[in-house]
Amino acid sequence: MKEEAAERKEGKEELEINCPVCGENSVVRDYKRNIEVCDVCGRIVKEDIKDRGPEWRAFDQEGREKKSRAGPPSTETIHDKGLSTKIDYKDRDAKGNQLSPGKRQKIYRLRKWHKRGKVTDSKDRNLAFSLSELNRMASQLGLSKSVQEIAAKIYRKAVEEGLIRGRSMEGCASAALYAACREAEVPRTLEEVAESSRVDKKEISKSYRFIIRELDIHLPPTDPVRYVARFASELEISGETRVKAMEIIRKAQENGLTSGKSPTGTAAGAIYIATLMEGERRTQREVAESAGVTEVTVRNRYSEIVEELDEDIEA
DNA sequence: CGGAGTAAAAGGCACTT
DNA sequence: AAGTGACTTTTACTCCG
Repeated sequence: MKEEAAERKEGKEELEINCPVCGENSVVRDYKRNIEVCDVCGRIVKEDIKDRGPEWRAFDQEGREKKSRAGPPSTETIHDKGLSTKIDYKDRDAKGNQLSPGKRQKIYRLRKWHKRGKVTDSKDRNLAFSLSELNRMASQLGLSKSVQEIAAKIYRKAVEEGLIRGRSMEGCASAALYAACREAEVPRTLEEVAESSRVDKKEISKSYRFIIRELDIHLPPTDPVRYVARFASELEISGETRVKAMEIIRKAQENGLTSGKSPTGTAAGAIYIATLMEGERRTQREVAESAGVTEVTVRNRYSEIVEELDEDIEA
């Protein structure tokens, strides 16, 4: 337990406020190889690669099973926060010695009932279900544990405040995850979240709005720069071009071209321009598709930016 | 085909009753 | 909770090289 917490803490380095492109504040946010984002004025803001765990993939579908097997895969996002006493699986005593077979039997029984005792009331069951759902979605979206943690925290809070009454648990779980992505600046669009959820977009956004309002969570609009890495990698675009795209976005922001516009659209437009400038051309169609917007939107952002900044962005 | 552009429909958001 | 209005994005289509 204790080691876990310490480990997590150390894997998570410094998440001071953003430095779009080699801005100022070092934003080294590196969770144990899993997700690496923007370093000390250095290079690209790179995003997570899929969670490499065959563990949870294995038990996707069975929605109710997992209550009875609360052990291995999730470290901390467990309904009781993993804070309740837990009898671990190592079959060792406090000094780390192997237990005798007889003792093991005993411990086994203890574990069994211990677990059973934990998930009794409905609140906990609610949490257990939702958190495993959260887990499922998060890994499907290639999100790091830490995002999942945040999502779990939000969800838990929502439960405490009784905000999910009369609302679908899955919708709220999805909403919490979406919020967590934004909080962690590892954005996923509502569509993307919706795809991994069993609930539709509308439901999620309703729950989302409700939850953030009630919990008084204030999330600034997503920074388009945060999308660059992901979209660009889908388009197989070089690092230089990515950096270029981020610069363009920053300039566009300085000139007030981005407020009120969808961040994905802005990112798409900037990426398109960057590919032209760096001779790595992609069609509007391709860019639009990777960003999940239409070509028209790409064009609009593109022409807006070019018009306003054209000679400003050479070199 | 890729790009530029446009009008009209649709969607999302902030405010209002 | 539905209505309104300003605004962005999408849909669907045309025209150009």
